[in-house]
Amino acid sequence: MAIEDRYRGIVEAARDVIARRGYHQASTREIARAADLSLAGLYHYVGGKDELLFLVLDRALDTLIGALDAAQAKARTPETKLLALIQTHLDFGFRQAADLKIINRDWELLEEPRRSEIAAKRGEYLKRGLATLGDLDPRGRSRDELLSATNLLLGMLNGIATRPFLRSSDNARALAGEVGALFLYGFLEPVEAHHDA
Amino acid sequence: MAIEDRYRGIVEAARDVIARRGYHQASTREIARAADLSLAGLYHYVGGKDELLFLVLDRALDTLIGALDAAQAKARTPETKLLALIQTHLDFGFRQAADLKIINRDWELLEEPRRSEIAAKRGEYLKRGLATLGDLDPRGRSRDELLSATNLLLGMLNGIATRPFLRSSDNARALAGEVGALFLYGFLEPVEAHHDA
DNA sequence: CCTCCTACCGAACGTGCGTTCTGTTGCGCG
DNA sequence: CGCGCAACAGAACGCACGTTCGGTAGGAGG
Repeated sequence: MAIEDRYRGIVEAARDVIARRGYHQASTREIARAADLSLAGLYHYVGGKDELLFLVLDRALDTLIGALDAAQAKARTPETKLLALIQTHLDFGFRQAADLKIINRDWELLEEPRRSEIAAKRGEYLKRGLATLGDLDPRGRSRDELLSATNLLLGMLNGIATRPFLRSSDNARALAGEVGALFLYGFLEPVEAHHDA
Repeated sequence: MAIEDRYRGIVEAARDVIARRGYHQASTREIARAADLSLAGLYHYVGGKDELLFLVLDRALDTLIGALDAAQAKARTPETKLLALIQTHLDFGFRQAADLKIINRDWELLEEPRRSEIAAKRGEYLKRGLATLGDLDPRGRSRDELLSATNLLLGMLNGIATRPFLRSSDNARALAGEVGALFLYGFLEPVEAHHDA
């Protein structure tokens, strides 16, 4: 059990340093220091810097996808499934800001073949968004249209999740309602008299 | 005149290399090579790497803001002003993909005081978006609400402009219409029977 | 013709990086 | 007790980077 704690500490140290400095500015020396290890000690546990980035991304995406599945499992209607996605994403952006930053900014810096593995996991998340919007679609949008709509939605979410807009978990929840309304009904919708539970 | 061409070539070389590799991976040696200069020759024109990034960002933001102003000058209604913004942004994302990538990804890596100067120019662009949405707002949204809506919109735009969604300038124009409709009327709007000129 | 000055270039300097080599300690197990 | 292996650490290696230094060619001005 202690050894898994060691690994967890290392991954968390890597996450913090990489999020703060960016992958290429984050030195293995600083990560080792943050993990309370010597540089050589760090290399006892991981094979190199690239693997550190991979471990961070892998863990973060698992957490994000797991949270999304858990939140959507309770939802009954397509609307609440969308709201669950938005809420989960924004909440993740608030609580795991470092992870989200790395997911959006640094994942392309991975070397193959780890990059493909992470790309697949990112695709999993995108697929969930696509399915959620597909269930919601009133007219028969093509797969390409749904895909750009999904990217639009995720772009919106990352746009506010990355910047310092989220100030608390409650704030994130409230914002999720606004974002959902805007996405579903548009900016011009005059009042917020929607039909919801 | 030849010397301005030299500078332009240097800035364009820096833009291409930085966009492709990312700022910290882009070496001054590679930029010099792309600009047909020796490393020391490059340093004859610019003071350092940070200044190269600044020159790229400064030029790119001037171009973007100039294009936005030109496009919005012809617009008469708030709706067409918004459409002009969306179209300009997506077109910029297609035609100056390298510039947009650097604007969104690398600007924070600038050192002070150049960082503040670029931040101000970015603020100028955001301000235009804020004003455009303010003119359009049907209910009385607060400045904070308008600001998050602006960030939502720009996040959407960057979400598709950064990824390889734009395949041609015409494609960008068509996509702009879809994005505008989605932002104004929402994802649930059943048909695209909008009232427009 | 000599003198500047601009526009460069080759080579080097110092630094920080990722990684590796060579241990050393201490604990479980026979 | 002693053997071996896991868990580290100190120091170094080699490389790539940003930057600088010392120089040179060539054209303009007197």
